[in-house]
Amino acid sequence: MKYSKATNYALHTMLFLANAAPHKPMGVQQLAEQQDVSPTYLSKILTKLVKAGMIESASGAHGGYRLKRNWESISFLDIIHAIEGTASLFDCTLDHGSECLIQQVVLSAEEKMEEHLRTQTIFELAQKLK
Amino acid sequence: MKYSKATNYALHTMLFLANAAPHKPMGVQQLAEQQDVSPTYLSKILTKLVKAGMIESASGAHGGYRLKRNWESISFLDIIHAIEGTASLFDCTLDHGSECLIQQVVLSAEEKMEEHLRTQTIFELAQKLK
DNA sequence: GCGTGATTACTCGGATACAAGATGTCCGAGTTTGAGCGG
DNA sequence: CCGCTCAAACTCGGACATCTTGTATCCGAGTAATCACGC
Repeated sequence: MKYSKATNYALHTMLFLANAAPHKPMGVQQLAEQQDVSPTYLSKILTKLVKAGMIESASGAHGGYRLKRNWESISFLDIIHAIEGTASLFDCTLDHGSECLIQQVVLSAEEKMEEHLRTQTIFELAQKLK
Repeated sequence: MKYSKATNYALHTMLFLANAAPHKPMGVQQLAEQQDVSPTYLSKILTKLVKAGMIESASGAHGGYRLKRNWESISFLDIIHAIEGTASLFDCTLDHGSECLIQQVVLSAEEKMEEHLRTQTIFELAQKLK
């Protein structure tokens, strides 16, 4: 079990955008270079963030991606969920009557992790880098 | 990102063994039937638990798997690590000088989850079922 | 009755097949900016 | 100097190609219990 590289790229891109000028869009090429990914692939990932309402894209010359207004409240969990989906880590495939105790244990552990990720924002991280 | 089915099978098998007579080995076929898996596949998974020292196998007629002496102290985390490996959830692939703040955040979240899984034992769960 | 060998019921491990998801590329289409050109 | 057109620089989205990993099966080999048989 591992987070995908896509999540890695998404988190780093958000941090880059947060450190850059907030209103000028930043081109995919520039973002891709910094992370050593192909621009088309990165664009595919960022599309998910657009659909989740965290960033917006500008077409045409001098286009690119920029943060949306409410970006300061975006948590790590929001970004991770946008890329990985919101399905839980564990599904008990076995049908022993009623509920599965094992599942309950694992899910409550997952909840602990999500709690922590919910409190961490890209905004705070960007402040530390300045 | 999801836990594999193998982890699912491993956890359930440990629970079955904990509820059964502790000294008589239980055959793979019986364990596999209860979970609707092929016996050979399950045996492959259980081999990992054997190598991790949690259970032991008995060859020959009336053979099978049984818990080892210290089984009462085995935590969920032990089992999960035996199957999934102990690698961390997140590796920052980017080499920005020194350490990656993003990685630190995700890893500390992971640590929260592991803390919880470390406190839960199969033994306690088996008690609840009796 | 008792040892000895064959049979049976298992696990073990490697090799292999299959499927799904993550990763990455290609290309055609749409969009905005800006430069060039003619009036 | 103004407005029009056209090219350039972008992003967008879908359709592929590739790679890795999880899932599962097959089969030959080894091992322990049990049964059968001959003495």
